[in-house]
Amino acid sequence: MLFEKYPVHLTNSLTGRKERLETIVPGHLGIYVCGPTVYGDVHLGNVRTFMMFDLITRYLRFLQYRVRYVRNITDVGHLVNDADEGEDKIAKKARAEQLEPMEVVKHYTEGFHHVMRQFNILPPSIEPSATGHIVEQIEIVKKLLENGFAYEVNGSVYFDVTKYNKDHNYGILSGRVLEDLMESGRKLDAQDEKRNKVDFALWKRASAYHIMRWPSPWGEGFPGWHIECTVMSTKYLGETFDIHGGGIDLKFPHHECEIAQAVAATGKNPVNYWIHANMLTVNGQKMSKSLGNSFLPRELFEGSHALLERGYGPMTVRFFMLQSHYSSTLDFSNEALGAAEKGFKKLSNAMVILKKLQHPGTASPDKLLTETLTHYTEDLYASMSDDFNSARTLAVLFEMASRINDFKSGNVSLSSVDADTFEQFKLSYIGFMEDVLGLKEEEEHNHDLLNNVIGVLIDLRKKARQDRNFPLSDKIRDDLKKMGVQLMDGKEGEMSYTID
RNA sequence: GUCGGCGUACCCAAGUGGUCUAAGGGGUCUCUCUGCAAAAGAGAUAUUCAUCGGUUCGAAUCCGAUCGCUGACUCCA
Repeated sequence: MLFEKYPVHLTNSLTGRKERLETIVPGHLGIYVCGPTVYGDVHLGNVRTFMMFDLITRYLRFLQYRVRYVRNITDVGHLVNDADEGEDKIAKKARAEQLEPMEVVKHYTEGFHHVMRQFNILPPSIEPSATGHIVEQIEIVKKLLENGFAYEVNGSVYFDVTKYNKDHNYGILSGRVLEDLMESGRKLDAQDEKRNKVDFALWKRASAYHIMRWPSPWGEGFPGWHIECTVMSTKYLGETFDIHGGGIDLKFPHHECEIAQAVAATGKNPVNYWIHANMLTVNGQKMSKSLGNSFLPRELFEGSHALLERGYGPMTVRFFMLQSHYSSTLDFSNEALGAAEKGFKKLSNAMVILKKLQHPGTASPDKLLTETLTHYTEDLYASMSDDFNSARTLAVLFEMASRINDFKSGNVSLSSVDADTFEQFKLSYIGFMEDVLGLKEEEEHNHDLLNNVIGVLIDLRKKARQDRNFPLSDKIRDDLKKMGVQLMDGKEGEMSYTID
């Protein structure tokens, strides 16, 4: 198995160390990632997180792990800020737009899926929704009450953090110290039902105007913010599972609370490895809806956002994001996107060339070149197995692309390596590009009609060149270039072209 | 205030104790190929890793201080 040959080492947020990945069931791997809240469009920052976990699961599968990837849809439950006390986001949006809550949920869920497809982010194995697991959520709240880690007040149930912290460590993930949390920040106001301000809601009583509501042993209400992830992760992956991921901004309080709930309910540590993806920033500041600096994917493709000089394709953006490590912040800029576009094109062109290259069969192998080509494969695995270092992986692919171009131009003959070495090289390049990094050719305007029309122009130009009518041949090339079609003359008079 | 992260060439960015006289991409410059372009190839572009001290035989990498930026603590990917 490949995962034995190339063991993965990953940075575990729980310990702060890079650790060797050992799964609970050999060869199988369970991973849970906090999904989107579907009350609005996903922006590019959200996309980054899902793309990074797409990268991670793609690679784990490439290593032949049997992966169960669970990513939820949050369609209820996140409380908004104090000004909108107790009203949940879905319900609020629904009233504002005069829609049924589930109508809002469906609309934005479909939008989310559409965006995921555009970026070539594969769907998870299971995509459970919070509203589909109300029963399980009620069950775990009951369990927490039984175990004495929760208390009921006026139809709402809260988690007793102070009590939990007596025998456990609330702060194990985030490094928070309970005493500090108790002292700082907002004071408990008079009408607050919580015993301590650090306590969090497991179940909230629905007020009269609240649309999304379910019956429970404590009256009509809706689940608290953190409980859905605890329920859905453990339901599908077990009480202890391998990897839990999410954006770094969820580390506290969300993930910390998940751990507390799970430990309090089952007595078991729920997750072996925590992975947190870092933020996408704009001019050094976190991209977020509330800061008003977020781009929608559509605005990015169209270049219709004020901060964008022009549009960029989804694969360019994917390449751009893969060029930095998931644990680093990534700053968005037009300049970086432009550079990414060119870099991606280089890799993409090399892949097109490579797919067409045929080994002649016979060879007089060059020892050094053979070693070099063989080593690339090792480098690719080593890079990805080292904490999913896609930036390093891309660096290797760029070197491979240079070799591919050498073969194409004839600088280096294909017969200087034997057929097996070349096939391995080919498989590695294509495998890591397409299967691991998820980079495919940018959606070309591959209309037969367009291609045929260009073909006619190419024939005309060829004739003009044969007649040494260069003004005409250059005019054809320049005019096409203005429309985004770049013609390239080959050595033997063969033609190729790219369409922007 | 409490708990974190980051600072590497003109830009993006990997590297976190010796293989670093620091990968890769973009840019710029020179050359090759070419009718000319484009693409591709060859070479050049950081004696240096925010600053200052310290540990070490050895530091971009560890420790301390300083400066700058930034995240969480409130909904957030």
